[in-house]
Amino acid sequence: MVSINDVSKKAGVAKSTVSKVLNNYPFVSDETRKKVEKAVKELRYVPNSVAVSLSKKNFNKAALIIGGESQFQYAAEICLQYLSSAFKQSKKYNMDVITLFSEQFSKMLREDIINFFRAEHINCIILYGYSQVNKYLCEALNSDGFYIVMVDADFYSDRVSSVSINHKKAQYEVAKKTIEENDIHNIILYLAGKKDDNPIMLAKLKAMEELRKELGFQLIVKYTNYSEKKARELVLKYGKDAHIIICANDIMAIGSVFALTEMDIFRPVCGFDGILLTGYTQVAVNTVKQAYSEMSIQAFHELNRLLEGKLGRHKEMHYEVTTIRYMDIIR
Amino acid sequence: MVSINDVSKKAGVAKSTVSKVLNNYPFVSDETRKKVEKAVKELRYVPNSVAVSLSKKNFNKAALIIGGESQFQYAAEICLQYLSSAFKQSKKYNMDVITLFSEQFSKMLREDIINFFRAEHINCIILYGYSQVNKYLCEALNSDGFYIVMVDADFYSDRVSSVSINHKKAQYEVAKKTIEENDIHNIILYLAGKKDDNPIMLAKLKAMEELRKELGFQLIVKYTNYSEKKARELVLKYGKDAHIIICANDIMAIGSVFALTEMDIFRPVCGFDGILLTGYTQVAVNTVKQAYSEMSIQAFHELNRLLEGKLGRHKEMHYEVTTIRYMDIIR
DNA sequence: TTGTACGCGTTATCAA
DNA sequence: TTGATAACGCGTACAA
Repeated sequence: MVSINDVSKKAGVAKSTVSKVLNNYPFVSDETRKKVEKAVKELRYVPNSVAVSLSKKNFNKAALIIGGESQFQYAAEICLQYLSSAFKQSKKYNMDVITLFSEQFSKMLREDIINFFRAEHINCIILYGYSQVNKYLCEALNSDGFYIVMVDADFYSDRVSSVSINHKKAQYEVAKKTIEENDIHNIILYLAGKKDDNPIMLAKLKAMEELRKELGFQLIVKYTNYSEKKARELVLKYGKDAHIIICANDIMAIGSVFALTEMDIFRPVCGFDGILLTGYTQVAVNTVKQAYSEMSIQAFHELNRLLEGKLGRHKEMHYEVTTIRYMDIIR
Repeated sequence: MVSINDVSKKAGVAKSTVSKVLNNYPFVSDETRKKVEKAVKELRYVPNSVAVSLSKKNFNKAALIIGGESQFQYAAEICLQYLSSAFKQSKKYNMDVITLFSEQFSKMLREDIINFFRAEHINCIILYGYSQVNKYLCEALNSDGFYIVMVDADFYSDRVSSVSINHKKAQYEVAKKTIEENDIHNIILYLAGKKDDNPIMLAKLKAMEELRKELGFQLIVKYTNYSEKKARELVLKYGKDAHIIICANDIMAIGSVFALTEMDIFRPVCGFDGILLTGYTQVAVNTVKQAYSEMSIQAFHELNRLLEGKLGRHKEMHYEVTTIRYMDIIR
């Protein structure tokens, strides 16, 4: 391994001088700079990042935590978009990252979780899919001195930022579009997520409530735990009496479409998230397409703001109300 | 940050003694050991991995390279299984990893690629989906002194190991099962991958050829670049005249099923890989289920063998011929 | 059995 | 403008 010593020898200068050239210090003569650059090039020298970290006392390490059940088909697609962006950003910001899945914490207590992060020397967290993350993990994260960015949440404090779309607005728009595209809409079945105080779920519900007041239909709300199977069962049971089915995410929309197919009836269905899997229903489904890659990029940006000492904030991302069709998504 | 010095002070011993206790050296008295352990516990001391790496001159860094077009739905599922296992293993073996997608190298030349790895100080490579990786990348990897494990390939040399199932045997079995489940099978359409010298593709083709000799049907082979769209087109064109459609991977099987649905005819279809997406065709599809997580685990095992100085080898993994149904895969 | 001293590759301070 | 030297946190040969 070629080190800074080799370079300094070859260039005939002190290693501290080499370091200065490499780190763009001022007050280096053009002549020495050139000598050093030549040696660097010839030896193909690249600084050892481990030594740099130690010297700079730069021990930042971020955990990318994926919430929810990543092993399921629909989640994989979103995860991978989050992650592939995140990996690129981690290089850009020269930050060590490890990737974790929130399932791994499901059997751990608060204390265990804190110790785990301490043992890994993690001081930064990017939490993808906050609503899916378990309670103990959230507690642990809030307790200690982490810098946290939550993706798909809308909450901030001194050392916590968040990144998400405006769920309420998006839910309103995609539902309205779906309703307006169809004439009959006296009864609307809305498949919500888990019945708890999750702010995102509440925001979407509020959007539906506003829409109901505005357009005057009958709104039937059912909770599903974001389960495809549960959505399927609910549609088999209540789908016939509804004119439109609106779902809080795409996977429930998919379950709904297949249930309708099985019942041999048609109802317009709309989803939320914009995953490609929706195309495999072979039915055009309205949905809200989120820019997952860009959200991940933004998350790193926010993390670096926090590390620079700036206070946490919420960043709203753009989205697109669109329709997914099988023929558009295959290649 | 609490360092080894803090521990040594608190325990009233030299820091080298602390190090010895932590690294399980012999010849440490029970008394000092206990003193040290107490201090470690009270201070919640955890060794700084950066300093450890520097001190041990342990600069191993592995690149996990995902071949193929990861942004597509079907690939995401496989990728994520590979990766989630890999991340766990990387912690177990205490190895730094970065995750890359082979697309990123598509516009780089051999020299650029080598420089890239050098700049990242990467000396180990785990290559997922070798057949999908571009030529320049393979050349670059072979040229330099990397330790390489290829997942889903069957090739080894001194510093290269590989991990895969027996593709030929698996293709033979799943095809035979599908054929035997159905009476009429005079004409069989086989959708192969890309027409090149990819060994896996050839192995599968050979399996089909053997089966043809054994059972005596007419085998029509078409090449698809593993494209769902292309499979769809081929089935629209040739599907009517075939009695069974056998595909070299699941995504082509999916394209085939939807094409058949559109033509309003039924033909048994079998795939390969065992991805859940297949369930969304709403048709029971025979396929070969691969243990992606375990393959990733094995890959790390092989990598460590190489790092220990052992020679490369091929490791055959198990698989399962199975049927995927929608109701089994949803939750 | 324990402690001293040095090296790992780099950056930063300060004297020259 | 440059160079010597002390950190950074840890492991380890070698001396005690």
